[in-house]
Amino acid sequence: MVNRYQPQEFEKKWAEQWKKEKINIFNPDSNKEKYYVLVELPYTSGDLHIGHWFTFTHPDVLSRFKRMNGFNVFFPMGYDAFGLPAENAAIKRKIHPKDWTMKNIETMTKQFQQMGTMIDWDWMTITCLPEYYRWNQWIFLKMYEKGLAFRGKTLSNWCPSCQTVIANENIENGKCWRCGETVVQKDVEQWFLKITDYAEQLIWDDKPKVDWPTSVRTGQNNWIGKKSGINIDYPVKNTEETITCFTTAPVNFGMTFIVVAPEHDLVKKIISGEIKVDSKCKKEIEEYYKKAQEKTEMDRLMEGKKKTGVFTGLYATNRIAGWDVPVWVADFAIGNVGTGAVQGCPGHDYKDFEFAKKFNLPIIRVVVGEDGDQSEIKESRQIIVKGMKGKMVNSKFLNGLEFSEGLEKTMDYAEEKGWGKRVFSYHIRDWSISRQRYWGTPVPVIHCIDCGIVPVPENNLPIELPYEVDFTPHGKPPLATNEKWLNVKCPKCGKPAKRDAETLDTFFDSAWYWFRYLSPQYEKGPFDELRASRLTPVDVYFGGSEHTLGHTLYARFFTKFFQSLKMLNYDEFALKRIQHGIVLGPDGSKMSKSKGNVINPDDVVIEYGSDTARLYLCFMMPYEGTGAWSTQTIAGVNRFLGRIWKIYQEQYQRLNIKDQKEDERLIIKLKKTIKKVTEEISNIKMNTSIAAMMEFLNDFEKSLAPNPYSLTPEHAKQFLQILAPFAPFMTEEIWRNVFGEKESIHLSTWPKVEGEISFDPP
RNA sequence: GUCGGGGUGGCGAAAUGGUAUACGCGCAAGCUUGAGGGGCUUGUGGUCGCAAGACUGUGCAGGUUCAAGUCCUGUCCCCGACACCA
Repeated sequence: MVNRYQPQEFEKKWAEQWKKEKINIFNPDSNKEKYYVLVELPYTSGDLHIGHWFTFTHPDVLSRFKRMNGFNVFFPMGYDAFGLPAENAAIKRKIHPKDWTMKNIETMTKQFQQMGTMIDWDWMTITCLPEYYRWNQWIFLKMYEKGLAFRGKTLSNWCPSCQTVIANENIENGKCWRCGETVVQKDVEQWFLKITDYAEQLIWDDKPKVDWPTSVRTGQNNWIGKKSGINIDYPVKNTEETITCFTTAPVNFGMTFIVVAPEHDLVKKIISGEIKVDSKCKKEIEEYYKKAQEKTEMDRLMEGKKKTGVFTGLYATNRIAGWDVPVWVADFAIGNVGTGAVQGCPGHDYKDFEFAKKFNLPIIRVVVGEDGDQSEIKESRQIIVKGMKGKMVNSKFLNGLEFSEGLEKTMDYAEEKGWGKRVFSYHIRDWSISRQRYWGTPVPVIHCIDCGIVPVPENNLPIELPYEVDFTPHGKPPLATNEKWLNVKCPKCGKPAKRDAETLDTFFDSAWYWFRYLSPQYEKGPFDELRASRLTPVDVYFGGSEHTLGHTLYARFFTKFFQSLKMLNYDEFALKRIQHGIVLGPDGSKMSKSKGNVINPDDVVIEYGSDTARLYLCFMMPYEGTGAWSTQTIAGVNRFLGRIWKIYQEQYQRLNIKDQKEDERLIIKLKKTIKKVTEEISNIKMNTSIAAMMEFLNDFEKSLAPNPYSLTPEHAKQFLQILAPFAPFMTEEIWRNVFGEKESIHLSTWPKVEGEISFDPP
């Protein structure tokens, strides 16, 4: 009688035993080749859900596989522990954010350990502890020293619910990425990082030296938004003024007006009276300006694409085409996009067309080639000009050229004449890092009335976050409520001064954490540079696609900054990036408590055990995929493990039988399977690895009917080994208790298949 | 609108240009069992046929090739990101 597969009987036992045997201890000084597997550090929300298991299982399988292949695998773990949710939860439940966070870390760690990962928890790094954030402060000061951290007053994205500024990258559809509140514009003085200085370096070229998905590379490039174009100057008649318009496509022969944003200098000068305009126009402009000021950027968008605007009474000269155009103020032009002024070419641009239509401005469509042959127009959209006054010009200037060629020629011509200057424009803006909240890294500067901004001397770090503050939101930064902490002496002149009461964006924390993993207790710098030179870059970085424009971009920025400080000798921190999808609820929609479709890993472990959960998460879909949890498929995967269990219990408990002949075909099949699984795990295709093993099991079972010893124990052990990264508990149980091995299967050597496998088993 | 990724059985999904649908789920029939929502065996793209088999088949329309799910051109649809960006 063979006992059934009951993982609950041995999974706990092995977790304990592995701890005792220290099989998962990472040795940084090993002379084996390094392999660094990194997963984005989870936020300390407190509840570990099945998504975490999904995210971590594939990397764990890869790590175990690499270890069995002789690599010194570093698979560390940490927590992203600062941030608003902790503070909000604390306000709601009247617990201190620190206590809330530390308690969550404890629970989550316990749950994580059930997964049976090979993570060595001794390297755990927690971002809210002074030994970590002290180095945030150190990095900040270095950036300040290099002019990369600066204080600026600008119109910023403000979340009224979080009472803090947030970065562009963290706005989703005009809403705060964390709380979902509509973001408004507010003039705030705050700290920025000059990521724009690194814009060029952050652009991906066509054949990058690291293996990152195209979606990330093009996404980041679009976000950086480098565009080649020209700033063309338009002298405003009867004034000393010039309006400069940026354009990537100077269709000046179709240009019939100019629009300036309400924030444009020209508008300010008109209102101040510096530029004289018709009094009726002036009045309208003043009103329009006032209205625009009341609107947030979001309001402007919300009002849809309804074009509004007022005429200034001024005209500017379009020197390229040789005519004058009226100048309008309209809020579809945005102050900080381009030059804040748009040249209106309604025959070629849909927004310009709408505007021209509404205010009855002429619409000219430029055509190239013979007599306005429409078929020659390649670059522009078709626009209906029916019923509008307008015309088509067959541009002498562009005649006989491809449209894009003609635009190039226009730019050269304008530049030659001194009417414009070729420039590159970028979409990326400087990264706002100030947060008017409590639970974050204090900005290490002191504000002195006499000396201004004084950086905290390096040996005074860390500036510890005080425990006692009033962190309920009331418009004033919470840190400013602790007077004792706030008031200090100026390090320069010794007079009374105040600390900066803001904290750093948590994306700052996560922009370099994988370096800290290398030496979490290191005292001489943010990380041990010698160790970094040996153990980094990261070989594979696993994470979510939501970090394409935020986290991974910042992380690349910081890496390049460290390189500039000569702390590193490379500029891309991860050789490969893989982004996971989402495990949906059994009903096919996103898991949420309110829908009641949440799969709790603890329940799955009770029902099927960790191995089945791991195997299922690897088998259900590719890592990049998004799909629903299936209670039926997981049962099928459980059956697969049960069948293996049964065979090994039945066949290999009695090892004394000789005179049996191995099944040649099965051995070839085994070799093929080993080869396939080896390749598939290397490519992080866990679903097809498992499929290959299932195929083998089918053949194995069939072969047993005529020949109960179709595989020798040696070969049977090989199959167990290739299954081990997926099902670490069951394979260990069989390895040791059926085959009587003394050392863990996870420290055994991955079976090698030499040469070609010629024979095709039927 | 722009940019990225995709459309393959009832479902999740496989296929270095070379037998399309591996593997799993589901379903059907049979066996096992005191019983079974358990275990095992077989079958399972569609149409026609008792059958052997024939035809057809990877969103749609063309093309390249001895050979196309895969390469090329056009087109439709879905998902994701960005977006009054000039």
